[in-house]
Amino acid sequence: MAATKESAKQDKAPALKGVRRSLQVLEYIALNPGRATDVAEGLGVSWATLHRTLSELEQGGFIERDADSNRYSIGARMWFIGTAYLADHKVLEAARPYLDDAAEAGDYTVQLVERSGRLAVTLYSYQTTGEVITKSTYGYHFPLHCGSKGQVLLAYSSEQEIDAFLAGPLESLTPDTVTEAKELRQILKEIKSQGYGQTIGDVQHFTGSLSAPVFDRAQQAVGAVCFITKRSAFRDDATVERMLETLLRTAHSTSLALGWRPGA
Amino acid sequence: MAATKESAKQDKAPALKGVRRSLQVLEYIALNPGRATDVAEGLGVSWATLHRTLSELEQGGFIERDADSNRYSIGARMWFIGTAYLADHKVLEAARPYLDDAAEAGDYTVQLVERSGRLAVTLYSYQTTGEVITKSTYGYHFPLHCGSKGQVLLAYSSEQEIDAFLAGPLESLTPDTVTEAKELRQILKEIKSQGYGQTIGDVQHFTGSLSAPVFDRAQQAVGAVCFITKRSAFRDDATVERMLETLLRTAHSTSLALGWRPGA
DNA sequence: CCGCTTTATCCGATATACGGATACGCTATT
DNA sequence: AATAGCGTATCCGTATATCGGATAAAGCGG
Repeated sequence: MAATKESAKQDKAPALKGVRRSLQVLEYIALNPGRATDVAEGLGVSWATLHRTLSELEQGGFIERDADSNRYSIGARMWFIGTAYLADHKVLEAARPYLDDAAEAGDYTVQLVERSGRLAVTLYSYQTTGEVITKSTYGYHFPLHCGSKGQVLLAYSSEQEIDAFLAGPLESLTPDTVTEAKELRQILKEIKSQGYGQTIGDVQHFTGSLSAPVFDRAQQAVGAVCFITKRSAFRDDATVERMLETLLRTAHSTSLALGWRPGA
Repeated sequence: MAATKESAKQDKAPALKGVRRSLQVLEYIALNPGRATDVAEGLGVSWATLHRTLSELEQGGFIERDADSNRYSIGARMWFIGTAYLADHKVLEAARPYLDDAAEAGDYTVQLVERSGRLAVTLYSYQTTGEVITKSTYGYHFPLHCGSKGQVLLAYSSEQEIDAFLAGPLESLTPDTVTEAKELRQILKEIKSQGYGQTIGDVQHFTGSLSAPVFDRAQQAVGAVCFITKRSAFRDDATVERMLETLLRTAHSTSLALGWRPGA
């Protein structure tokens, strides 16, 4: 079946084809950096076309190619442009002071995440010494069904968004990752009823996390605060209790700062 | 003069026009978010064309538009893609442990920066409580002639890169910013001779910074470590001395970790 | 040394994006 | 309140820039 174009699911309107493709390429490379052929195959684009696109992107500094292996990866200019996103980010701005406080207070990694497509992306991450997260702070994002942060973001999405997400592929990061749609729905329900989420070992074997949603003026969940720490810490109820309290306070304060008021 | 095309300075080869434009638009918006017309004018692109581009970018989530003011800004998806740059960044990876140590040790903001075009972009920033940087950690970058970090990066560039940079416009961020090419060359020379840079109040009135270059295996300066603190701290020689020592050690260790060996 | 995979470049046909012109909507102004 | 003016949205014919098959070159492994 080589490269049949069953992948032509590009929304609706065929406009600005080149632009769309180039951005698809960028995202593809962000997710799996690699050789040109792989990208071409992965996206179902003819080689000649892709080659032109890559050349253009490279000479602009948007992607970089390793001279030896011919492997492509995201370039510095994309980082530069991307960071502009944070420069004026309301939620982050509102949350920062509380996040900083929380980070001071405890022995766990503090993150602020928001949803982008099928992923939970990290906007802020402060890890106390003892480094729990393996990958470089940023640049590592997880699907929504993995980890309490993703699940919280998902739980407070609309029904149809949840359906859409669960209809997609649900990968497994560890043996403990929940990949059953039905089971996930149950988890989401619990999250909404108790106001926070908790998972252990479903992203990395040796860590667990607690997450709580952040709301804006329009009662919309716009992000989540997440505390991550080593698995063993979850054995001690008192510790968990303390973390949870700080977590909820942090999320609550942030929501208030965003103009949210209690009462649905 | 409406929209004469005197701005057609797009490098050399007219290829993948649409793609190039769309990325120019992204970068333009990253630098100055704003209304569609401004972008069109700033880039010298016809309105209709730009409108199409913006629509495409927006519906892909690469830019966001504020419904009320119709102002555009960088979207979450760009942040997502951009962060992929850090995920596998050799210099950052090598530097991180030393940066963390340095951040623990002193009462100043620790940054790792590298050059991208005419700007010094921040890869890592750790600010101790007492927040000295005004803007959100990332998302705020400065031209190379401002601040010790930029100057250090520039100092260790090739002669022709320096020439090229100095030929461009040199804005002034504060009254203390040096914008005279001649004076800057002198500063660069000093930096190279003493191995580090220092500036006070040329980026923000109330802060100063010290920076030192990081080299890789090929004796190439690939970044700079920068310590930033409040202006008053620079009055005390002992403090500065201590900072400087830590700074040089941090940069040195990082260079070693990258395979650099003393001896030019 | 030779095949095989990956990368680079050509070139003509055609669909695609360009941009002038026109229409709409909103805010500021008198 | 009515109007002027600016910013935004959309239309459509034309020219041109882009597509992709094919071919050539370059690496890589056996």
